[in-house]
Order: sequence, then C-alpha cells, then structure tokens
Amino acid sequence: MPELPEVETVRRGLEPALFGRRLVHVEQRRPDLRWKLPERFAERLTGRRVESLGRRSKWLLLALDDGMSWMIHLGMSGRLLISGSCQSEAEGLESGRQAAMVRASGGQGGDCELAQATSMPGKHDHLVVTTDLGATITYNDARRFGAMDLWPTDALSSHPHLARLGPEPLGNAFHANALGAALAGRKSTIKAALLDQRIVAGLGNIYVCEALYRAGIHPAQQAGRISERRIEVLTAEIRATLAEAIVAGGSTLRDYRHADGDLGYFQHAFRVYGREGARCARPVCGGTVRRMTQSGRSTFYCPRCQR
DNA sequence: CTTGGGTCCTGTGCGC
DNA sequence: TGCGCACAGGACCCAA
Repeated sequence: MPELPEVETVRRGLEPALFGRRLVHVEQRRPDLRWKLPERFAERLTGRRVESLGRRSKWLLLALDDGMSWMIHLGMSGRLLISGSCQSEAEGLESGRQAAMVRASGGQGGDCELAQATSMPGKHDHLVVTTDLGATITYNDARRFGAMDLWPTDALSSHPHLARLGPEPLGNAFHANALGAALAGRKSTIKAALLDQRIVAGLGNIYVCEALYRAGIHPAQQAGRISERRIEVLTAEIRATLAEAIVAGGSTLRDYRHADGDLGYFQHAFRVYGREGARCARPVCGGTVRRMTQSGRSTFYCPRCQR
C-alpha cells in the first residue's frame, strides 16, 4: 500500500521527531523483517544522531552521524508511530494527559491520532527507538514485508535495492523522452511496465491505476506501442497524481481533528482504484469503472476513457 | 536480455 | 456463531 506519496508523507511526519536527534535507546524485538536485519543492528543505531531524512523511491533514508544510513522500507503494512515529544517542546502540544501521537502509517498514508502513551509493545511492534528528547518511534508491521538495512551514506546508490531503480518520478530525470526510451520495444503491458521499479521508481498498484486513468491509456496496452504524444500525457499525469497525493498526505498529517486514524488512505482522491461498478469520474463519460486481473493484481479502469 | 508466475506474511471480510 | 478461504500487494526469485 505505501507507495511513493505515502512514504514521502511518513518522511515529513518523522522529521520533527528525528531530525538532529540522537537515538538513545533501540529495542529490536525480532531478528528479521522480510529479510534478516544487519548484525548488531540495534547496537549500531544506538547513540547515533540523525543528520537528515531522505527518500529514494519507497525507501526512507536516514543519514546518521557515523557515515551510515538507516534504510527503511514499509513493505505492505509497515507503519511508524511517534509518541512523546515529537513536535518539540517549543510548540507546546504536550498539554493534556495524553501524549500526541502521530501515526505515520503506510496503510493509511500518514494520519494522526491521539493515543494513550504506553510502554506495552503492540503485537507487531518490531523495533522501538527512543530519542534524546524522549520521543518514541515504533516500527509496526503486521505482514512483515518491510525491510531495514544499514549502508554507507556515500555509497547508497550502490545498495542492491537502490542500484537498479529508475528515475524519481518527481525529479528532473523523469521526462517523456526518458520514459519513451524505457518503454521502447517492451512487449509487456503498460500496467506491468509502470510497476517495474527499473522503469520508474515509486509507483505501486494504486497510483499506476490512477495515472493510467488520468492519461486515458488502457492498462492492457502494449508498453512499446504507445505514441510519443500519449507518453507525454502519461508523464505529466504520473507527476500530477503523485504530487497531489503528497499534498493530501500532508494535510492529513497536520489535521489533528482526524485523530481517530480512520481517514482511509486518501480514498477521496482515488478516481478508479477500489471503485469497481461506480460511475466514471468524468461526468461527460457516463461509463462504469471496471476491474480486471493483471498478473495476479487488480486493475481498475474505465473502458470508455482508456483506450 | 525480457517476461510471467510463484512466493512470502497476516489481518480482514465474505459466503456458507 | 464459526469456519475456511480469497484477497490485499512490494519485490525478490526462478524458469522459459
């Protein structure tokens, strides 16, 4: 579920709690997530200061003061919960008996909620980190598709999981010519091609559906046979879809009125994903959103708008 | 090289 | 009410 916009929202939500902070205590509650964690992982994080919080594709990259970066992937269900003085004392949010808890969640795209501050670990709390300001960051991941690693910051681009990633879709290297070149000669469907992180990094099932709908391209189109003009439109719609989702995520992160955590992952913003049987979002169309299965994954699309 | 299918993992929601 | 099963999906892995 967490795709690029959700990970970016989590990164922004973590910044107040972690930027410049020292990790004074790290509790690792199991040896692995999707893969084995590095040797002496908790020990190597303990005492380090977080110098910056970055992101590449769906990876969070926390640069530490020893030249290493703490890499975090949320997988399917990974979430980071911040409790305690995450907003720093200056903002004076610690007024009540309850601690403000920002639930920077993968599955729900970064929402906020109030929760009792508690020292009892939850069922799938796999890592608990305490900062020098007393904030607690808990990594929770029920399905355990998430991952973490430690890697030299100056060599991140050679990390096995980063080295072959395509361009950042919101960066300068992602433009119509580049996407056209990457798609040229491809026999697979455009849906599968956009899910391929080597072609463009950070898209998942939801935003691929959304971007293809907005670009008016049928998900089963052969990737290598899409015209230059339509690739230009697709490039722009990928950017716009992701940028809008990041803005929506930011607003949910700030909105403490939505404290119950049931915002439901920007669902208001989805035009086709999860909307099988609903009217097409374009009033002039009058078509019905359909669902089909492509390589085992659901694809939502409008058969009238997407050709 | 590309492509497609299988796999992991567990909570949720549905039908019977 | 309870049980079993399909489904969710990011990304690796392997076979063709």
